[in-house]
Amino acid sequence: MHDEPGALPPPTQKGREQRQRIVDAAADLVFERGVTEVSLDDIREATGVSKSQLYHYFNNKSDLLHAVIECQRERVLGNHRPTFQSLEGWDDLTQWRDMIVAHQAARSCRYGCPLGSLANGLAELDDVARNQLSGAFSSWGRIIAEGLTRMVESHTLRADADPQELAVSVLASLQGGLLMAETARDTRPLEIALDAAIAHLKSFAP
Amino acid sequence: MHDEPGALPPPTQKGREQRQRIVDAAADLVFERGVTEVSLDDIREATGVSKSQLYHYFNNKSDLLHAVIECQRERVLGNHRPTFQSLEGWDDLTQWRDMIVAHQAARSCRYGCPLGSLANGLAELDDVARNQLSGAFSSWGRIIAEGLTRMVESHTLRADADPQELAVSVLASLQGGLLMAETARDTRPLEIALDAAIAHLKSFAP
DNA sequence: ACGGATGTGGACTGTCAAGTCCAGTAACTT
DNA sequence: AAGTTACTGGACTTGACAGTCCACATCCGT
Repeated sequence: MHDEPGALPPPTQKGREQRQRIVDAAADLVFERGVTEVSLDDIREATGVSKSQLYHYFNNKSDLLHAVIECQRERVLGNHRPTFQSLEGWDDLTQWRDMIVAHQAARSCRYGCPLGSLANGLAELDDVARNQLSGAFSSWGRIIAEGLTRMVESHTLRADADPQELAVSVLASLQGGLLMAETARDTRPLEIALDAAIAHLKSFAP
Repeated sequence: MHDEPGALPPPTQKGREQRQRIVDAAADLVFERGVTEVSLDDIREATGVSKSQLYHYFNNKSDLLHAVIECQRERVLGNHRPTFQSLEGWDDLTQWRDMIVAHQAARSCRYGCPLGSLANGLAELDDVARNQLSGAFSSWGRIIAEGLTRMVESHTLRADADPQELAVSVLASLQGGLLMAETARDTRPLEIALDAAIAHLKSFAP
């Protein structure tokens, strides 16, 4: 078991593509089944790749999981960035809410937040992963906060609204709502949580 | 592997105590290390009990986990019931918030919500457990809602406040806040989430 | 005090997982 | 085309874990 800082740097073009294919498949599996329920053999089978390739591209399982986290971070931030980069008014937020609810409904409320479940599964187990996830949540919060800052600047929100704090509260409601929706197999708790979060934002309308 | 409805009914006094001791220890271990990271041998060692005793009291591991869920449900509801059964005004809620924050701070933000992490770890893995946890969240919500109902009756909250929905939003904020605090090892997100939840309640003050 | 029911100890089995190893094949370079 | 490097296959090792088995102890009624 090596312990080099991170994984090996990606060597050739083809190598980099292969590596990415592995990470993508692993991310899907981990998302659907939970971090602790996915074996390297599962990943090997899903990608049609052999055991030694996994160890060619990653030092060990943790190392691969760290890549998976990075991958999910990109996916999630990529999904939410557009909304908040062009955030103008309340309608955009409502649409965002509806998008999330529809997305969960489409999968019958199975699976929660990719980052949330990773956080729950790894926080007490892998400190590197925990820090990565903490960073991911921070970035996510920052993206939301930037949108809210724009709303402050356009006087859709009062100047005494603190975009950073509000962003955290929105994110917490989202995470909690997703978890409860997953558990109940019903989007209702998610809807309620997001509506409450948006109502709280609206209390800072001028 | 038997599949009888639940576990065997508790036979003698001593037996019941032994069983309870096992469940308690298992609940602690599962809480500290995560559902998927606790083996029956760990539980055996922690209780000084032998393997066959575990199978004497429980049909299999899932069965024991279901007992653990029930145990955590009792613990958590037991912790929160007093607050909401005697809920009078805003001060009680603030105290409740402070209690939770202090509790997490005392353990350096390690571990999240016992029920929340069980839900996250088992929702996609064990449908019986998922239903149990869904029920636990419902009960928890009901307890909160009863407190809020009393606040409506005493005109601390307006009559158009929906205690059930508000309870769910509070619970979601709590769950999300706990998860983010655990991940960041910082109570700040939890504080923000709970403050936002209470602020949202206050928006229903007359 | 004795005999069955109830409870208990710990060795044992089968399965599956992470991680290792090395021989083989493609690809690139000159 | 030869030789070096980059990549690939899959058998193998080691350990852990859920679940089984059976011999032994302890309790209880009578």
